[in-house]
Amino acid sequence: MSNVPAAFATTLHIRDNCLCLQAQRAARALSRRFDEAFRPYGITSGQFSLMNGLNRPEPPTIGAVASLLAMDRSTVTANLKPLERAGLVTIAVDAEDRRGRRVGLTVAGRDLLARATPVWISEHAAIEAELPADADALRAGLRAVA
Amino acid sequence: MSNVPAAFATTLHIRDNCLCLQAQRAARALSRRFDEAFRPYGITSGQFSLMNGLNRPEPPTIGAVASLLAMDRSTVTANLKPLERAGLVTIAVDAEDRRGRRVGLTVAGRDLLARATPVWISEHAAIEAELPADADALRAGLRAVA
DNA sequence: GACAGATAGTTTGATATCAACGTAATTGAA
DNA sequence: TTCAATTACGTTGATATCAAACTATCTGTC
Repeated sequence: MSNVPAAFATTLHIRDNCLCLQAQRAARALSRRFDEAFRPYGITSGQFSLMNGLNRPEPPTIGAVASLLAMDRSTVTANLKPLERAGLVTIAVDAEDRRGRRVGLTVAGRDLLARATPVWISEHAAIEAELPADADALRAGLRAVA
Repeated sequence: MSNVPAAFATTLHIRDNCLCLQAQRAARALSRRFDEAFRPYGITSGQFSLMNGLNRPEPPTIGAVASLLAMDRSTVTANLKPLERAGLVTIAVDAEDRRGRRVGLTVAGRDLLARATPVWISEHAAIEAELPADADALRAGLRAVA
């Protein structure tokens, strides 16, 4: 007789198979790693991804950025605040549709992104090199669930 | 002539290939989905994972939980607060080592976990069914990066 | 037994995340 | 042209996340 509840096998199954948990774990571990790599530049991995998403010919709207990052629009709004305060991004009302906002990088933002990009390249190459399996397959799987 | 910066190709490459970004996207999408499924039970996907991790014969320490979830110890401390306030978990000084804390489920916590588990089973089955590729391969990749 | 170093958690401060609600602007139909 | 429905964002409140600094406890060495 054991004092383990009847559903303990289920608990172990969830612990080992839950894609949500595994994705959270992977996301946290990768974030910490890139956060550390970007620390000398004063940005986090999320801020790098956000700024990279803004680096395009036409400044995107908040909604477009939210879609790109698969996050809530209100989260994008919140995440832009420290970047705007730091003078890295600009937010302007869209002249075509005054409900919308166009978000772009400032010169300082573009410069910081350019300086941080080599860090991403080397760190990401290191991670891919450590992967036992094919990184493309992992990417495809992640894209499928997102 | 275009006004696109020289590194624009790199920007697109990062956008499409960054495992950190892809993992964040997947984690956010999966979280939202399970958050929605668990909403009738008053818990989030993260709280479900945490409580599931506590459902074992010997109540684990904070550090063990942090390791299981691949999160910082201080995050575990923070995440336990709303659960403790809701009467779902208990935190007690470890008699063997008074630096440590043993975290366990209350009767109410165990009951809620039992009621929410069928939701996880059906929701997770639905997600796996939607996956074009092998879920085991995705799990293996996620485990490798975490 | 005393004490330096290591270990386990907590607290603090900043950012991240979402849902729900509210506001402003656009669109489409009558 | 009106005006109801839709769309785009912002705000609020709660939780999540981490690093850094702190406290308490334990361990090994002398």
